[in-house]
Amino acid sequence: MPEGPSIFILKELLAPLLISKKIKKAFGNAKIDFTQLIGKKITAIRCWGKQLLLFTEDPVIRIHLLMFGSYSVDKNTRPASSLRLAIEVPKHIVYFYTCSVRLLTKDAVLSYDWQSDVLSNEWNPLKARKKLKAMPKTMVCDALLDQQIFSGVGNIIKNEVLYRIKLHPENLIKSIPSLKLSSVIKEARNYSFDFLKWKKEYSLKKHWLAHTKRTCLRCDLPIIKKYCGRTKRRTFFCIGCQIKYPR
DNA sequence: TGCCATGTTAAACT
DNA sequence: GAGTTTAACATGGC
Repeated sequence: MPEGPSIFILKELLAPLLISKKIKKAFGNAKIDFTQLIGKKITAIRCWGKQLLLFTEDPVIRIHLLMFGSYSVDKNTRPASSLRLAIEVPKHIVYFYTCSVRLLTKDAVLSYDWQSDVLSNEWNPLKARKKLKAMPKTMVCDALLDQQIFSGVGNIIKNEVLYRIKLHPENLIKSIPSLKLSSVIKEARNYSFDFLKWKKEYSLKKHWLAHTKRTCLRCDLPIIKKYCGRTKRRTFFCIGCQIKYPR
């Protein structure tokens, strides 16, 4: 479920149901003070990478679906033990399951670096480049998962981006030629929008070229599966066409 | 049935 | 104190 584009879709789903509505009830087993939410008007809904942010005057509700989180509108579809937060407003109730829920101050949330969100209008590729240059010894597979640089990019996007631009996941940032590094940054955003489009069409998996694949469509060699980098996340790549530069 | 995975955090180590 | 490793969380698909 939860890479950045999936949360973007969730934001679009919830915005018309919740914005400008007053919270009538809030309950669940999240470790938060539910009483703080009662009577508060939801003023805006935003996402920052994989975080869904429901704004009231204060606090802001931060929901992160982690690996297994889910949600439901108007129907409580899961056992109470997995219900972290339910928010009831006039006419609608939204349920969030097996997720991380925290209440943050509006100031804390507004101080996020909104220019690092790959789906945002404020996305700033030059800033991403500067952050990358500051970590020369980091592998590109780890850098792509760094939410402070590419907020919203997850493991699928990582694998697909590297395959598309023909770059080996274990390249160190300092070893990647300038033009290729530009491709990393550009494709992180570009693929995220493709992910968003295909997710909306329920056709995401169909478009995977490397993730979970066994054979390279370009050179017919086997796709390698390896737990790469500091993050040791599942990485699929072709050693035939994804370039490894000398360290 | 058991294993694995679109993620993050914090504790426990070296 | 730093950097690294492990555990915890917990659901659904194969």
